[in-house]
Amino acid sequence: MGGALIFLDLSIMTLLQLLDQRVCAALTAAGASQAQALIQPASRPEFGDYQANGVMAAAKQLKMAPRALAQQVVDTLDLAGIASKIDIAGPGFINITLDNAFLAQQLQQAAQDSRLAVAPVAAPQKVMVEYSSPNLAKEMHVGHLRSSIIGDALARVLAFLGHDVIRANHVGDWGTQFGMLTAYLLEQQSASSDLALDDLETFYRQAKIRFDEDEQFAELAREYVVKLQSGDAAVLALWQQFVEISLSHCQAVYDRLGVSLDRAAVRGESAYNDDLPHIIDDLRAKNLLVESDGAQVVFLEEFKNPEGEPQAVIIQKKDGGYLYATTDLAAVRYRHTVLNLDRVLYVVDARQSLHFQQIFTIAQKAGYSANMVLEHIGFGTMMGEDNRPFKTRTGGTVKLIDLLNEAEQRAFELVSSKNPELDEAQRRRIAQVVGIGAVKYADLSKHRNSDYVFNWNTMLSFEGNTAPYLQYAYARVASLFRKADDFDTACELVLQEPAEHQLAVQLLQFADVLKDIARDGTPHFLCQYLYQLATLFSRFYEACPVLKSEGQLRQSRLKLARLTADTLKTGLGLLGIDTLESM
RNA sequence: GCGCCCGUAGCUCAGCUGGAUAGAGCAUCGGCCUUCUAAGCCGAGGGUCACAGGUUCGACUCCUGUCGGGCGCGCCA
Repeated sequence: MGGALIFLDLSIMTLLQLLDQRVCAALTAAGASQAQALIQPASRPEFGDYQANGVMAAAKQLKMAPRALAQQVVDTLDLAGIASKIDIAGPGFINITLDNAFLAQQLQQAAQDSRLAVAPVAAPQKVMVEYSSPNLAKEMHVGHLRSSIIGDALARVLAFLGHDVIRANHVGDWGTQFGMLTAYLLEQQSASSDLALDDLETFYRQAKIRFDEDEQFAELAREYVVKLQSGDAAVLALWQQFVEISLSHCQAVYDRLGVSLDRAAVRGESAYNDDLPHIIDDLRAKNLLVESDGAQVVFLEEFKNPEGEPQAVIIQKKDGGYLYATTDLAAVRYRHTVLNLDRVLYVVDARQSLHFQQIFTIAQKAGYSANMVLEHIGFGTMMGEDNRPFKTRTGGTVKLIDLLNEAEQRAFELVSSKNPELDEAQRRRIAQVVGIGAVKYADLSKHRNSDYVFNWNTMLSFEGNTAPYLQYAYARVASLFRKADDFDTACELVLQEPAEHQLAVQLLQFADVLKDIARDGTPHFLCQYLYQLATLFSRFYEACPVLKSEGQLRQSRLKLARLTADTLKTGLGLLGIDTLESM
């Protein structure tokens, strides 16, 4: 019995893993060694906390009556000190109710652990998350929002789980438009209008106008493209200057948004320039590259073009120029051979799905990725309330910074109407956290695959599955600790009421949720989890007096509150969303 | 033409390698504030899971087909 505690330690395995291990052992003992336990949280409260669904399939394999096998499994199932009740139900479900003393013991550990008893992964991976990746020629717009937010949440979750995470901002800092922009920059500087780059959008538009209306300027622009590519020092300096300014615009947006990208994460397309000719040579040497209509292409049998023939992926244009397929291949090779990554997540619009399938296929054939796992984490389009892609009223693209300003302004008006007695600075601070949180949470709480409808009123509501609701829930819990000056963090936990039991189980499921997110790249699991946690806390809070209780019960309930607050704060933090101690 | 994604309550969305009576929120209706933040909680109504077949103990989930919507498919990224 002495070693039993070690195996009950959730800082080594998660709740699900623990139950899975035990049920699998019992299945093996019953003669079904190949069977899966198929443990999952109970689908209904009356079924307990967890259910094992694996018996039915196992019984079929063994040609046994499912309930008879279930009985055998239950007879040998060792959940001593873990479960208080094990039932067989329906055709052969095994329902498990966790023991309150066990739950209390596990929560005790979580309470003493800054990681909330989430065990670091046994085998940490070197994982790159490529996200945001704006084009530096223009200012960031709403099209960059989803990638930035989803990618950041995934990077945070993976890092929290103990992986070695490398954030990659694969910015568009190369291409023909930079010839035009640098030419225009020089023209502006010689005209000494040094404010020109304050507004990149306007700058780009005006450069384009010059390009279209003035053949001499257009000629200069084309000349600059060539000079850029040939490494002309003067033009490169101008280009560098432009890139710096554009990046500082991006950084301002990241800081406002709370996206954990910085200059260290930036490795733009230009970084792969020198390698592109080598990619061409290498693909040719490997007999993957052929010439077609003057261009260098890789034909892939795996994909068909509209004529039903193998799809051609152009690696080099007939004018000798390279495409983003070339750059992406160079990046794959770099990430494998130089960075030696285990896994790369590309958080990029779902419409680029075919592109990535092609890149991954070519990379595999060329030996650029080897065992490195490449995953396209696609996401749908952000829609306006008319169910069309999100645009301004006049049909233009919405600048990201303008969207964030509006979010904070709307949140400020909301907070001011609900809480007029607070001074303006406080209301501004709350509005900042709530406004930005609302925008991010609205995005993260939907499955990334689907297009989602952007709606100010829904996301800023304090009701339902929203950031404001969760932030408020956190503030409510936090308020308890301003009033309870006697909270003893070393106190014992006692779980009596059903609401306490439910809350305890939910708290202990945190690690399993994070694991699922890391596997599937789906931050909305965390949103669902946190919303459920907040709901269960509210029920607990209604049913179980905290400050009005006395002695050990009061201390125990404060501790549950503490754990809830810490989990909410940590969870929201992993989504890149801030909390406030009071609102 | 081919490929990818999608179709679940009036609306916005979940539904985890197939599992029990398909779940939330909003909206609607009805309760609960001399009691720890009512920015809350509890309850009710609301569904042929686009449609038709198939696989099996069991299908929203897997397979085939149909309809409807979005996106992509050689020199932009």
